[in-house]
Amino acid sequence: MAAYKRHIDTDSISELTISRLSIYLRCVDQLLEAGLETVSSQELAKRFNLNSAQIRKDLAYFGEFGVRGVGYNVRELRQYIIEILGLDRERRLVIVGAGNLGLALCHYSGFSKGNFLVVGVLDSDPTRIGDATPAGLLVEDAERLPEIVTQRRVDIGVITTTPAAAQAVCDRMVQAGLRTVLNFAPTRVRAPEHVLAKTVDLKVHLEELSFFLAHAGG
Amino acid sequence: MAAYKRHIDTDSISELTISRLSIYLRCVDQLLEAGLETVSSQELAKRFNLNSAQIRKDLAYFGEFGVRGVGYNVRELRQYIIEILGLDRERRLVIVGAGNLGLALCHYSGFSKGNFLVVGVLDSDPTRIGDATPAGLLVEDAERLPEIVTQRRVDIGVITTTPAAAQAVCDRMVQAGLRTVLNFAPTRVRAPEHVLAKTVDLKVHLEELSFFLAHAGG
DNA sequence: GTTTGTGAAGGCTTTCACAGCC
DNA sequence: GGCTGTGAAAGCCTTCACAAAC
Repeated sequence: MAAYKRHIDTDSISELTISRLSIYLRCVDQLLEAGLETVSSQELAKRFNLNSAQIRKDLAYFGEFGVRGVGYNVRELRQYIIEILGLDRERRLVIVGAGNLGLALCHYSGFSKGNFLVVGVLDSDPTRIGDATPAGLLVEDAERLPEIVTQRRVDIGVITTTPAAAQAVCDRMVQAGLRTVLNFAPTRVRAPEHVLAKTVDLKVHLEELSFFLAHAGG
Repeated sequence: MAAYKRHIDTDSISELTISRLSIYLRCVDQLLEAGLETVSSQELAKRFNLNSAQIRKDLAYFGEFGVRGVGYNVRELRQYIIEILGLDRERRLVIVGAGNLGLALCHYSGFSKGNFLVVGVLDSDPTRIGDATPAGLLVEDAERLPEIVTQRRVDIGVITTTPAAAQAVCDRMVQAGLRTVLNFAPTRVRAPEHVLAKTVDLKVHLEELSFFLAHAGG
């Protein structure tokens, strides 16, 4: 019988498991579109180039969602993953840094669909404040971060400033009460232990490909 | 004495090491700006929240760049990392998928500075072909991928299409002779063994933060 | 018969700790 | 004195393989 685990101890679960749950969600979405009702871990693995034992283990941290001899109900599994990841509630983002990347993300569907919602785009450059973003928001003064976080009930801060400004922006986000920060500036940012700050450096992936081109047989 | 290793066996070096080299490059850039001449692995670690033994080990795969009792020369170290990652040569990109993300990336500085150069933005949607991109390129017909790859000596293919189209685009990139592919569509793509195809799903990071918000004490 | 959930094994990565060198 | 480069140890993650369940 399918059942959630009583309690989820976040510390005992690897970040790798969490990021794979996101991947599984994409896979399950595709299976749903294809009209499948049930799927075994083995079939999921074969279709999407994954490991079946790992799928089972990742899911088992959170409950018993499968039926032995049968597999997983696709629609149910999707709902379980959504609840585990907390994607059943709205998550409100504020983007600080209205440069190329910031403006792009604010109307990138990944950031503004499926319960993620951009509720503010801020910048400290006076020449940018007041500009209309492609998504129909106006760029606001970064000084107003604290009030905006409170009034618009922001959950996640997104940093798309220069690397030089990133740490100060992160500090002010923490100060304003945000507990999660996603940093796209190419520099590490530090945050107190109760805050989760992740850095995503898009250039790292390009540089990995460059390494491959430079050294793998040609 | 600083010296490169004779031969780099790509298979024996972890992808994690390579991506950390990119991180080290960002750190070293900051140290250079700050005017430091020499840095020890310990100081690097302290400043940027890294592990000093790991830094030494990562670098040691590629040669002996440090001086015992002193540390690393910052300017030299930067140059070594650049050469290891193959960033001393121009890398030409073609972006397929002229939607929000594709257009954003083509004028995102991370993708168009420091020897990376976007030489084409393609789409299969006739209503988009001929549009001007923010970077001054025109959107071209995705059918022309093979000739563009050859004529403009493209090194890296970037996929910013819908997930449904991603695999077909990847296949055509491989067919056209590309050996490295960076996929931003939220779906796995498969490629032959001699091709390195990396998928970067930006939403995964948001969903990780959502998990943290849902389960870490609040 | 099939497939899940899971202990045990194997493999990989990080960290420690120190010899060797400056 | 200090720091690098590196074998050994510790820790973590993945994969195997099978009992339990359907």
